[in-house]
Amino acid sequence: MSQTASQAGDRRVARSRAAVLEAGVELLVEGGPNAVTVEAVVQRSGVAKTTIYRHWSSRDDLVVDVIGEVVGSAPTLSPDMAFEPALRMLIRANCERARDDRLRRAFPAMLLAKAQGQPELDSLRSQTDGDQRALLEDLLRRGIAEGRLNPSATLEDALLQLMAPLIMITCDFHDFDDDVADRIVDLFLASHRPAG
Amino acid sequence: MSQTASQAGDRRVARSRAAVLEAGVELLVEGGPNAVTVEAVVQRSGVAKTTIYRHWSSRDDLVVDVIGEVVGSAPTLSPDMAFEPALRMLIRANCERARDDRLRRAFPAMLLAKAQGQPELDSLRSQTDGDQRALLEDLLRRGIAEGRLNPSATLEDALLQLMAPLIMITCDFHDFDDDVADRIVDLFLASHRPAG
DNA sequence: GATGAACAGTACGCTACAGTAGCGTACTGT
DNA sequence: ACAGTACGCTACTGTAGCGTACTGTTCATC
Repeated sequence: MSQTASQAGDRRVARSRAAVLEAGVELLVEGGPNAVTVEAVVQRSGVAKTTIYRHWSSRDDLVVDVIGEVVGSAPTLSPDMAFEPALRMLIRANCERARDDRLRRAFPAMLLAKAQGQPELDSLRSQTDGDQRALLEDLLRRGIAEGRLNPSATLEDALLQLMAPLIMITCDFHDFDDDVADRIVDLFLASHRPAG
Repeated sequence: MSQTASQAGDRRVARSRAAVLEAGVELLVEGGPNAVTVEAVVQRSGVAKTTIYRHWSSRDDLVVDVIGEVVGSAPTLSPDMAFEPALRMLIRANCERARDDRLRRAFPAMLLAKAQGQPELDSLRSQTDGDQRALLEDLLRRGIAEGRLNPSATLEDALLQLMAPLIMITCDFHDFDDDVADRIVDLFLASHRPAG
């Protein structure tokens, strides 16, 4: 959300931005969104306050970018794989991601932002969310086409059985085994085994 | 967390506590945990600040009680019911609870508290969490004994397939149908249908 | 080498909020 | 009726944090 960019490639700009975001992420992970104060970022990053306000219009603006830095982009999958390996790979990747401490710390902040209707963060969330949903829909079709899934399987089922466990893992309510990803897929497949 | 209670039942005490907690819950729901400031509670409840500090030792102490007020107690089930109706009733009750806006708003606050290691709130959460887990274990045993569940079904499976969807609903990521509770149970039963 | 942008550092004003002290009033249980 | 205490009110201190102004320095580019 840089506001002025007259000189396209000034290495100092990139360096300042990176230092600020890195410090912001550290503070977010250590102490939650409230810990990401401008002055704490100043101290940790060594970047001056005035410089921060040259790149971000307000603290909220900065926090949005910090969380965006953590959330990053969700896993994708290559379109030429068969249904089951693709599904396993997707859930495994998402599981690994859900175990990342940085994401775990940022998650409540995102929920809060959503609940309080902060549009920037919510759009970020809903975008990656929509991406994952599209992936699942595609996978469902392929699974049904390959005869590995009962045609009655719906997107809602996939959300309940595949995405919900990932959210639970992100929330860190329980120490699941390392092979939980495969277990999630096994249970999903068992629910939707084709008749006959 | 009242500190003095020489006179067991003074109506004034109960009234003040109730007014403060009610205002606190409203503020929590409207604006998240940060909105629960002592002065906002003073304005909304009409209770004087000094009175609040007579009952709670600090703002954090108050916020813990406010969240506890929202979280309340989780659903239980009568021990004389058969497996499947009991399971359906439990999940239905938890679904209804997960749709409550008050809980939805308090949920990120609880996650935050857990992530930042606030012991009071986390113990509150882990207690209700443990209760639910014990219920599930009991239900699993009954389901297996009644021949409705494959004996290979584990508590982890139940957490992944029954609790995770409830958490997802609480997080409000998707508008599920009203009959989602039964769908959750159906999918779980389909996964663990006994062989033969 | 000169110009302008990005930068560090400091100081400052402002607001919101936590928490305390003292005093007088109104209520409660006995 | 009366002692005890819960309460409301006002005023106050102290602090954390946001955002800005100002000064001087370093860097990139022409």
